[in-house]
Amino acid sequence: MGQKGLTGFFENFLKQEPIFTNKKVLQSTYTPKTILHRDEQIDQLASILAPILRLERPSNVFVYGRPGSGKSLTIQHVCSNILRVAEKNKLEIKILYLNCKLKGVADTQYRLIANLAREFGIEVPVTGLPTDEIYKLFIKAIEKEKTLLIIILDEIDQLVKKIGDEILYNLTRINTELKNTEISLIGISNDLVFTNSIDPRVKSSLSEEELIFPPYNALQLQDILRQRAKIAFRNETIEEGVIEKCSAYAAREHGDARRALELLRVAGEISERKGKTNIKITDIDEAEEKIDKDTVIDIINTQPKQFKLVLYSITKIHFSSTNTPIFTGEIYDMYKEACFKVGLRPLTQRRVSDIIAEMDMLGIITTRVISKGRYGRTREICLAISDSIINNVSNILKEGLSL
DNA sequence: CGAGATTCATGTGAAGTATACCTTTAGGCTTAA
DNA sequence: AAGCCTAAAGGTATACTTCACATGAATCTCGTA
Repeated sequence: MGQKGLTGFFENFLKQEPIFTNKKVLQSTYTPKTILHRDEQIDQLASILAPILRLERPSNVFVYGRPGSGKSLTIQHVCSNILRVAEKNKLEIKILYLNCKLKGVADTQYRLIANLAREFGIEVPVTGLPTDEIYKLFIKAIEKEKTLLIIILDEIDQLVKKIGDEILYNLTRINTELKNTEISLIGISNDLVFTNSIDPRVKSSLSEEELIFPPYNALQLQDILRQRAKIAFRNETIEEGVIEKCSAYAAREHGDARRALELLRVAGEISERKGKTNIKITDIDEAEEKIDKDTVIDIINTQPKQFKLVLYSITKIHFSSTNTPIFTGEIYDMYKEACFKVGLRPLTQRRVSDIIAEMDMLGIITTRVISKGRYGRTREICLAISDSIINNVSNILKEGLSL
């Protein structure tokens, strides 16, 4: 569109019937008034946490469920209700939420505690203090306020996989050092067999209560989508079958409601951008690709240069020899070459091996350690994203690294 | 022909190193009495 | 002399390196049928 057309474009945009009436409803931060198909879990969680209103420490809870099965939503729902009642009755109750997956935020013991302390308004240095000093600061902070405290640790499986279960031990033990305040922990895990890998002592004290969130099935997903679509979109915007398709796609991915909603939202955005007034089934495919691309790009943008170089090397190898599995050695050679081009000192193979493992954790690639017998042992690596996205990503990386 | 032994390429754990940052402390400088 | 600032000392977390050992099936070796 030329410069002249710009005003016209905006005019048109304004005239055009908007597809969304309330887009927020489809965003993951939105909490609906009623949560569908989670009554059982809500009741359970509520009765576990209810004692806090009598100023008794509730049991620690461990929550399992695949991503997008409504864990965070349910917990938030219950907690905000508790807080509302607490406020009305002037009860000193605090609830902290922390997502452990965020790199550089809460991915080590130090950083996690530092973050909790920050919630209490203490300035904590990024590094430099001994970890137990941080603990002391944190304990002092919560003791000062004399409250009941619930700490919600989202995705702790990721954290424990990375740095071990010592932190959980410390947290469960922290109550013994407190006089005024009492702490309850709610651990959220995507990994169903996660507790197998932690110290049994920690396990028993952390999972005094357990809550399991089964994945939504396609029908339940449809209900959820309809509920929200009703608010989010103008009437008659959605073509027949769109909701069904969204939920089918998401059901395929272990009933991930978050994904279903995102699909719907992005599909809406896409058709809005195209200047259409309704959402077609074909928009969903486009939306799926866009979401995949965006998540990968998001991940990439938050990672350091070396990480990007490694990923770039993988994509390059992927295109030079399509559909054959990739091995660590190849990647490292390509990576070294890339480093040379950029003028960066290459990391050791040891470290690159760890970076590749991180990528696996992030879901960009899938790896499998295999033995090729006489020809050694290595990781077999496949990119977990579609070719067109890889191509796109590869170009972005290329540009970002000025290769 | 089959049971071990060997081999390769790299996984993986532990310990060491470099860097960035923190607090404490001691010394030097300034300032005000 | 008291107060303030600065730089050095001593300490820590984190990202990375170095070292050393572990892995596990294809291949080799060699004794036996």
